[in-house]
Amino acid sequence: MPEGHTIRRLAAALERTFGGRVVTASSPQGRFADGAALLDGRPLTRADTWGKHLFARFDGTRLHVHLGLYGKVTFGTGEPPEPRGALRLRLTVPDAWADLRGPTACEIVTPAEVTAIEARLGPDPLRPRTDPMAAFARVARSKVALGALLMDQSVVAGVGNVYRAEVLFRAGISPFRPGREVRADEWLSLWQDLVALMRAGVRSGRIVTTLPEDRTRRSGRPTRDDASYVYRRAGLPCRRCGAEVQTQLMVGRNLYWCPQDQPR
DNA sequence: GCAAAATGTCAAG
DNA sequence: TTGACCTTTTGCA
Repeated sequence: MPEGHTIRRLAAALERTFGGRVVTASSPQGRFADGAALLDGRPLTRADTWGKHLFARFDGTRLHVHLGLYGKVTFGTGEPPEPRGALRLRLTVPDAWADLRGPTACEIVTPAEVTAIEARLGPDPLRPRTDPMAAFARVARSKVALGALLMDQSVVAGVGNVYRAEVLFRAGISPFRPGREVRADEWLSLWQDLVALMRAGVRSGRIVTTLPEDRTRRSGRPTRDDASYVYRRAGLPCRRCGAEVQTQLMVGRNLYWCPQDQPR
């Protein structure tokens, strides 16, 4: 279950495992049989990401993958196991393999289609040389709530439900504040925090947004329960102030916030 | 054993 | 705004 950091990490793993190597591609499930046939026998040349989208190149052939809510890639070494269940795409080299299951998108695309997908995405905090103020231009003239804007991939690409809730908590900003009431300096520090959090997510492979002093266990690896301030903590006391963490649907997803630390 | 939820997006109305 | 889609995991009987 992926936000942008998962995709970035996936791209790195694909390059590490298959980069420059001729792969065997198959779709045991059958739903991507034609596409797999086009990839089969080509080397993976590079894997790029923008937000939650992955673009892998096999020579000139481009594969677009979006994991959606359930999609997952499993890597392994040695002989791949007998395919089980709905296996959309399997890539193998003599000593390694990767299995893709449950993606929203897994398709062969043209360069023009890649451009079209990227054109509707906002700046991605994980990409180098991004301009946060381009996103702020959208935010600053919108009356939509900041909690909704952060989930809009055409405003910021790669942020999902966890980072939305957590970055707003860390900034002490209410998710309900309209975009046009967000100051430029507030947006800039929110963006910088997103960059730091998401980079840490790429490194560790998980989303950890809490500072050690706000964890129950202050040293060592944070537990699953210690990893976030408000996400999925509805009804529990806020780690900072003890107020009850609130939840409600926003943009069709469960939003979490602290009414005390993030006043309206 | 089964329902519900899950880090997401799109199209229909 | 709602439902459909896709799969796995979790929590309850």
